[in-house]
Amino acid sequence: MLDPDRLLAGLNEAQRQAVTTVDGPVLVLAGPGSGKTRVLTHRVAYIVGVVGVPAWHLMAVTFTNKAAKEMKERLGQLIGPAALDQLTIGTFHAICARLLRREAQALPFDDRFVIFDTDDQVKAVKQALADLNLDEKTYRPQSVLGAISTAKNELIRAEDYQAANYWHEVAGRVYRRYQAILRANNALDFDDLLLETALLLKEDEALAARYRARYGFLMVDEFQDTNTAQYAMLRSLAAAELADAPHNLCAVGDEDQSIYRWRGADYRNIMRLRKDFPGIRVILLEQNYRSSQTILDAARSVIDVNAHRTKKSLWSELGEGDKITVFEAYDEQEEAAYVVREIERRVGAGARYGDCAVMYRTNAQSRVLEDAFVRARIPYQLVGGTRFYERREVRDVLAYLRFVHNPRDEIALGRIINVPPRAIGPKALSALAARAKVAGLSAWEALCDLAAGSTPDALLPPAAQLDSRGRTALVRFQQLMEEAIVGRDLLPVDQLLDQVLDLSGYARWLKDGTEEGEERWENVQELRGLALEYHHLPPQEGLTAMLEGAALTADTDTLATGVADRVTLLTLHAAKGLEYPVVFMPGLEERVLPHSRSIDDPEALAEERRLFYVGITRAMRKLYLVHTFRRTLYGSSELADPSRFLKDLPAASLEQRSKSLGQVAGSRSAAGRSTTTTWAPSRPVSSTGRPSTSAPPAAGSAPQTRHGAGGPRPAAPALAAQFRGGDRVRHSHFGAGVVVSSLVKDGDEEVTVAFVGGAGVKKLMQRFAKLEKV
DNA sequence: AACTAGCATTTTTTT
DNA sequence: AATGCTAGTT
Repeated sequence: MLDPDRLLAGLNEAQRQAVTTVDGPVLVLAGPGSGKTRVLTHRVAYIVGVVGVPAWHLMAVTFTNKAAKEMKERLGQLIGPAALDQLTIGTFHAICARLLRREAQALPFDDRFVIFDTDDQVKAVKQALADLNLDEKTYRPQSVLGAISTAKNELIRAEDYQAANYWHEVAGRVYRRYQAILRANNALDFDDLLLETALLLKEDEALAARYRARYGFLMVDEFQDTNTAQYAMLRSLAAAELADAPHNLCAVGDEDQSIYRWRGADYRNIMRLRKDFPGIRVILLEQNYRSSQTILDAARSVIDVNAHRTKKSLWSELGEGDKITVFEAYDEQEEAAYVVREIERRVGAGARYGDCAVMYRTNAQSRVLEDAFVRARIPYQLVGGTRFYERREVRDVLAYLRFVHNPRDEIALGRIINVPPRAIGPKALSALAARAKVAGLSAWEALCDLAAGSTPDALLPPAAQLDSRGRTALVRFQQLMEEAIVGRDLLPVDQLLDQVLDLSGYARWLKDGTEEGEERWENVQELRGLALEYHHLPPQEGLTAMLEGAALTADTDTLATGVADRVTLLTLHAAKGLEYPVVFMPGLEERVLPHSRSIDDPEALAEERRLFYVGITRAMRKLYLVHTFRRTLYGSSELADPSRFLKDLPAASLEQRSKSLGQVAGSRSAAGRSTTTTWAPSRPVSSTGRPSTSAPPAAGSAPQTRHGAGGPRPAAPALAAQFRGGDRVRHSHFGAGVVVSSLVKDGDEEVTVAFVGGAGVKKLMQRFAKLEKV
């Protein structure tokens, strides 16, 4: 038993309410940094340790493995390892997978089902399209998959799929075919895990009653990220329909941090919850324990633009704090250099690398940053990026294991049958497929049949006949896999992996002596290291557990916090739930944040804003918002507009760190790159449109001009007239009297201009000409 | 069957 | 920019 006073000590009133209100449903609206995880863990501890409910009655659901892990760690300290072991804590997907395996006898797949990831899904859709003779250009696998996923998230089965138009009518056909392929492969995709669980609980009342009896207390983290399927599942478990049920559901969430709309999340589930559980207690957590008031003010004025939300007023006792720095760099290289410079400066002043994080919209942005960190020898850790489990060699090896585990997995088979090259080409494969079809066998069964030689070729249609070379190659493959499958029931996973690598020749093939081969082999070794963790389990179980872990684990989960003193580089999505004293957000430009794909959809745009909000609220003490003048996107470099979100920041919270025009910027390279500036609209502008004398392209100078694209040289007065208040001008100083500037007009053209004055004009112009060639 | 070059396409976020 | 895909070559 826990001492309630000690448990509740240090919690504020609202938190205390959230922890101790254990009879009936509770909705906790928790602003960023308001101690949400603390509330969740203490609530569990309270229910178990103070109320005295057996731990196995509790289920705590999270979205990420990371969150689940963190909760476990914190709970271990509160309630001890014994009680912790009895709790059900995990991600939606993991909990569903476990439930479905247990209840598989009631379902159209068996408990050895595999989980198809995105790549497998694409392959299955392509297969479905091929089966239906559909063109991949008109019905792009990604799009069709998107439609299928949306349907599944809305709990719509293939047979219930309603088509709104012809394209969707076809998509529906693909959906049905795709589902048939999954069934044949004994596979479920991510969405199936949720859909099957939700529908099972909805349709099998006896089963649902069983689970309700088992899990009397439900806790859900990040509730705003639930989709329809997840919501339905929770609704069944919490017995929304049964008036006399205890409804001990505790949902914790924040609609302002809903950033997974694209995968079906619907923050309106918060409203739904209030409707479905009329007596629900709503508790607001508004005190922030993380950030300075300046940061909170900025966050608030950004998020208040979004409509349809419960406005929260975040406040903090941590004081005003530093201003937010907004900086405009020339391009992404300079942006990265700036981040590096500031980090070095802060570290020089006593900060730790580990205090700093760089948060960006897309993983693609990490490269330039990484380069800069490497060059500056700043230790960093990258979260996400090319995910470990997505590397080709890792997927190949996993495919071998998957196939050994479940020979019906034809996606895995397709992946490995000719890797390493075994002279099994398209011809042999189509013949094999034909043989399977004729005999009504799976591909693997057809292979076995072929190896046994029980069906004479003469009896088969021509498409299914094999020449001796193809036959030999296929039979050889069948034999080696047969041998590997024998090992499945005898060897622990790590040894099974060794055996498969050896038998298949994959290890030998991969180690081809090149540097790349070496790197890939290292990844395989890392996978082997993971397999070792399942060594203690009985062979079958170990293999299942390992494959499930591989399917349901993202690299974000491997984020080592506080392990080493390193700067963390991560996407805004990955940053949710984290906090750092110093946060940099680069790429605050239109088409990056908000992302180009969200710009013309108001709902998507609102989500981009929430993403920005999430980024801001990660910062404890210092926030840097960085944008560039020019950015390379999708391979082409274009002028960038500052993100519209920057306009919503309160001026009083900001500190502009771009040099004003006329100041000499430290040019650090031959290219003369330095800072950019914004002409304040308030700057006096003469009636001709020319800036007044205080403005630089100025006084007594004889402007020499040059258009970026080699266009005509406007005459000096004409050019000067092009400068207007509000124009963004970037400039560098190369020496006495010469200012090289870049000027944007109408946001679509960068004009490079040289203003020359004073002595040594000729010499300087030569130098300028040379620079222009670079 | 395996390899190559040239082509096109495509780029968000994650379980 | 980087990747995947197709078609053509060895």
